[in-house]
Amino acid sequence: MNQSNGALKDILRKEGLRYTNQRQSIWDEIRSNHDHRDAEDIYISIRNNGVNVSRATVYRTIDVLVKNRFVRKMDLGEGRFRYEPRLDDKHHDHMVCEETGDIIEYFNQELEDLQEKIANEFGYTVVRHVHQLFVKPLKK
Amino acid sequence: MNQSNGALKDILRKEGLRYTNQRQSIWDEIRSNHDHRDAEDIYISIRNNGVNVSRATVYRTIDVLVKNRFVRKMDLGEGRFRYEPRLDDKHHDHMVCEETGDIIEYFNQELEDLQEKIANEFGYTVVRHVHQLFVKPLKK
DNA sequence: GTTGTTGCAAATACTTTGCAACTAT
DNA sequence: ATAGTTGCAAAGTATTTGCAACAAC
Repeated sequence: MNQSNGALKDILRKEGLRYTNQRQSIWDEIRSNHDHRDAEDIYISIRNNGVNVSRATVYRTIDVLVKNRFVRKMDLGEGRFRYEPRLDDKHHDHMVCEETGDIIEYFNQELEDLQEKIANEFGYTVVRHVHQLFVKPLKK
Repeated sequence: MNQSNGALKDILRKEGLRYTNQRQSIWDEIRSNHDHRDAEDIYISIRNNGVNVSRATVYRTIDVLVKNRFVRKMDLGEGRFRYEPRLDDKHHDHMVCEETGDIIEYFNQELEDLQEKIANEFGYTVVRHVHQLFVKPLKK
């Protein structure tokens, strides 16, 4: 239950960091929707809510949230990172529609198992993986 | 056989571009080894060979090579791109050992099929994909 | 009161671009 | 001759960092 409101204070304490309005606002903003937004989007949204933060603080706070698994940082090859809240912390990968930009989340156990099997064949075990499908709609 | 020497002239002609020493040197350098190097590595190697090129020309030429499938551009989440020659143009994905930095190439048809199946389930077909395994050695 | 945090602006890292000099055709 | 190419330096983009003012404890 790392996503409850009070939990932010817990990780800050654990990290020896102070609880501040900026940190709460940033986590609140990221939590507030499940989109896959970049740092600038998040920064702008917070400011539009009338809260004053700087980009520097957004980046610094996101680092803490990522480290503590409150937020997932992803790289879709766009030259910047996107972030999503890990509200239930269920692993999933992403499918990006190249026509609409829609991002679909999926999870497939068979795929997870197959990845491990492939790594094993080369004498390794998987620590983490990146799996992204860039897709287009099937014609009906 | 897009990798033969003369083929560079062909794609340049096709693109309406001129054949220059710089372009040849850059393609030669990338072709010369199968490493997964970044633009700076490639630039430095060419200069160490005594050929004068600029970074700008390296980047501009790589774009043409990528567009014409002579070179594959990949993003391992390091904040810069790496490039590899597509000498036989066989598709493969990459496994990166987090302990040694080694990059292993692999191909698994089952994985390819499974990806398409997953996309189909959501009403899509796969245009391209990114699959990267970050691994560590299995204990013996 | 002390120590960590913030915002700003400057720095960084990689890549792209404008432009005048240069070169392939 | 002329139109494309090059190298340089400046600009661009996303992110990080130094530091003085400020806020949490």
